[in-house]
Amino acid sequence: MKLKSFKGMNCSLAQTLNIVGERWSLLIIRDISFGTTHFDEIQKSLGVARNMLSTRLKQLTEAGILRKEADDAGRSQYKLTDKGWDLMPVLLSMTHWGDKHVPDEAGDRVVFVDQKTGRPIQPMGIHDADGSRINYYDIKPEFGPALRR
Amino acid sequence: MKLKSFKGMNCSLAQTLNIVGERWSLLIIRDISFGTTHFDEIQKSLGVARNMLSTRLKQLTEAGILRKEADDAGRSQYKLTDKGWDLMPVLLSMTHWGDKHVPDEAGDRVVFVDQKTGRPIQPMGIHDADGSRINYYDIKPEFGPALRR
DNA sequence: CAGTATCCTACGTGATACTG
DNA sequence: CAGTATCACGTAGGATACTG
Repeated sequence: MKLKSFKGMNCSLAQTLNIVGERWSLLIIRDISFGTTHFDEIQKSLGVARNMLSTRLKQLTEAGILRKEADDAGRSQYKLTDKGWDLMPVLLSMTHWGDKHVPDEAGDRVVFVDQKTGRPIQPMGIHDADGSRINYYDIKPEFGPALRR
Repeated sequence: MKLKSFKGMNCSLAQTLNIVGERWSLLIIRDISFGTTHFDEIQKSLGVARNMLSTRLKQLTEAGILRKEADDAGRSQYKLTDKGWDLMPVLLSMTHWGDKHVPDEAGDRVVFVDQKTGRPIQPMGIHDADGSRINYYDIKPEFGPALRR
């Protein structure tokens, strides 16, 4: 009676959830994207159990999202691969949603800014082929070849 | 030895995960956004256990993401609230990531298109305050008031 | 059709001690 | 510091039957 894997679901969302859908995965990825790259650092930062962290790091490395390497001092550290950095839109979308819908009375928590200008980036949103921002009710799903049989 | 809640974490990402981080939640939300709004429809579509679906629907409704109402025939159905629709960027980001990194040999699965033009939307990405697309290495996090103490 | 009600299991998670 | 090794636990998740 194993957990049902989403692998057979032929749905990109399910595939993604299958890889980064565990409770801690995205938080670990966020920490590493912030430069918290050592085991103990991450462990303290998140308060996650050591064995869980170990398991997740291994799994994410196998999935090609993280890369394990030695830092200048010879200590192990984890870095995001390009595949891992590609998750930034996911992290940012969730962060923006939390900012808006589960705010802190004290104000913003983390703001992502453009390094050049220092101005905050736009909240994550949908853009049409020309780059104009559009609304969720302006789009519709269409089934591609993989779903037409 | 309960599961550690992310509530105290003062992190928007954790807050979001606390609400939609369960394995099935985002898949249920996607189904409903596609117009699969009845209990049995969702259940068959996802193959999720009925009691799990029941629990999740209740939880998401309480969280203000879903709204339960009767359709024209008097049957119960679930709809996304505005708060729920605000999760579209999350769903789309994950879907696009899956498209790219866990592709199907048969080609695309679901493509989201602009209703007006029929052209696919842009893959979800980061945009600066002017609306220009920028890269993940062009941004940096800054700590807001809620984290400065 | 839209759930509830049971019963069951294994996985995700946690605490802590230990090792090179 | 970077894990591994145990041991324990609860809950998410699953199968199925039942009800209005």
